[in-house]
Amino acid sequence: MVTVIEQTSLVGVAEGFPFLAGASQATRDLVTALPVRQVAPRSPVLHRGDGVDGVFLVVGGSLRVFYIAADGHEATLYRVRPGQTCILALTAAFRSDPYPAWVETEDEQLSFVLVPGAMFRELYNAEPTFRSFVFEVLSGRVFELMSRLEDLGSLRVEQRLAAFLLEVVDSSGEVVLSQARLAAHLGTAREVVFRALRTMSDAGLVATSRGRVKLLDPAGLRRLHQYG
Amino acid sequence: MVTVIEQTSLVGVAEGFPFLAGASQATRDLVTALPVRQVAPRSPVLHRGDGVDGVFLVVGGSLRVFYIAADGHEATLYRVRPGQTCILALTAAFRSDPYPAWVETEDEQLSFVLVPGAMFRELYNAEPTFRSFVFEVLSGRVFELMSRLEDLGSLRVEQRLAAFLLEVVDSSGEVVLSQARLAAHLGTAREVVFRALRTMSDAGLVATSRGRVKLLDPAGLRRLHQYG
DNA sequence: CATCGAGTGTGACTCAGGTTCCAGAGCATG
DNA sequence: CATGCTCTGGAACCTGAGTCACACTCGATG
Repeated sequence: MVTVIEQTSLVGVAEGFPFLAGASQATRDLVTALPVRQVAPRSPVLHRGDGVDGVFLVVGGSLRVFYIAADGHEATLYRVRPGQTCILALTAAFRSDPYPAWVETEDEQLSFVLVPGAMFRELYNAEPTFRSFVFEVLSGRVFELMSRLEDLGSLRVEQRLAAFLLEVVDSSGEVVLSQARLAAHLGTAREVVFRALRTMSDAGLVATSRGRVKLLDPAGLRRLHQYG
Repeated sequence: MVTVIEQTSLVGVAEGFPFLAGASQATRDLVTALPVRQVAPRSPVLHRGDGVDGVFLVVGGSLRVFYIAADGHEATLYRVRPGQTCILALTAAFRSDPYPAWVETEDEQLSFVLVPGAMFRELYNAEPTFRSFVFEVLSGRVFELMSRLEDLGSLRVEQRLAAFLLEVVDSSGEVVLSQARLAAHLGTAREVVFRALRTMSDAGLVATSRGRVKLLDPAGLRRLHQYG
């Protein structure tokens, strides 16, 4: 399931996970001793139904957790960024439930640390800062999923697209994703994304080119998301 | 925000929350000493934006966590049943975030214990069984929200209605909710619920009467949910 | 028993968005 | 430079579901 293409050692784990700063030396040693693993961009990490006894601490790159519907269309449930952890694997670690979604890396190379289930339980029970970290990640995910549910149930595709563009825009103000990829994130069809982008483009909010969307008016997009 | 209409003492908390059995005597005493509070059926408990420094342990009745969209329509995000806890208040207890949704009681009288934020933190840090409980509730909620998101994004209203009816059916095989209430749960319009019920009724899956839906063929409803 | 509110039953209309199909542009490859 | 893939642009169509308007029925209440 996890295609590890390379192993380096303790790079950036301590910096990426602030809870380690407040943890005991023993915990720090334990976690930083774990190998940092790498997965290539755009590669599968987990399939629905997979069992994983471990927790992913994402150091670099990002994960996309998504579903694939019966008719084949897919949609992103949430994304795991550096400093976060993959809740599902974590949950499966405690419950040994089957994994309810697919996970793949996004456009950057992923680097992560895999904390085995046993070690996770130990840390969760012994280390207050780790406990807080777990609580924050889990409850933050609940908040995030709730607001996604609300958006999905009450906003038009164009508004959800605006929100998504703002979420994934890079430092240069661009979103480097094809219309098809955007559609897969939103759970809609490519043609629908095209129409929404044309409307936005006509309104001067974005400029499109092959494989990318330049955000010309982020404030306007934010308004579009909130007030339609 | 919480309209407490009555206070009784330690009824059913120990039975409803198995984690207490494995907890220390001190913890058991602490929790069972908390008053069991009551709220009338169909009453508001929290408004969006409310701050609550505490956690609801639901002993009897149930809570409905929902949003209200800009156009006034509402939809249920999730429901909190006996033995569970209201995650949002719990999260707000740690983060002091504003509360992102509305909460109201459902058709039964609610009885619950309010664990103050400070006591929650103490228990979370000191009591392993409580920790597991919190983890289970939170991660279970994440699973639930993910599958709701998937259903909302890939199923027709009729399929989602079938799933909801199966979720809330009582022991006598009936769902005691008006079409308007069903619509509010699903985030759709009453007329749409009516049409879906007529289709189901024509197919012999349910029988409708004023204010209730009798499930004639639960297996058929399950098939409808899964395969359309 | 008259009245009123809440609930159901229904047709007609509108619209966002999904579907189908195709043209053409950009870009990498042998 | 020819081939082929990916991507964008776009028309035409279909459908699920939200909206509007209204009649009717049930049950509670004065």
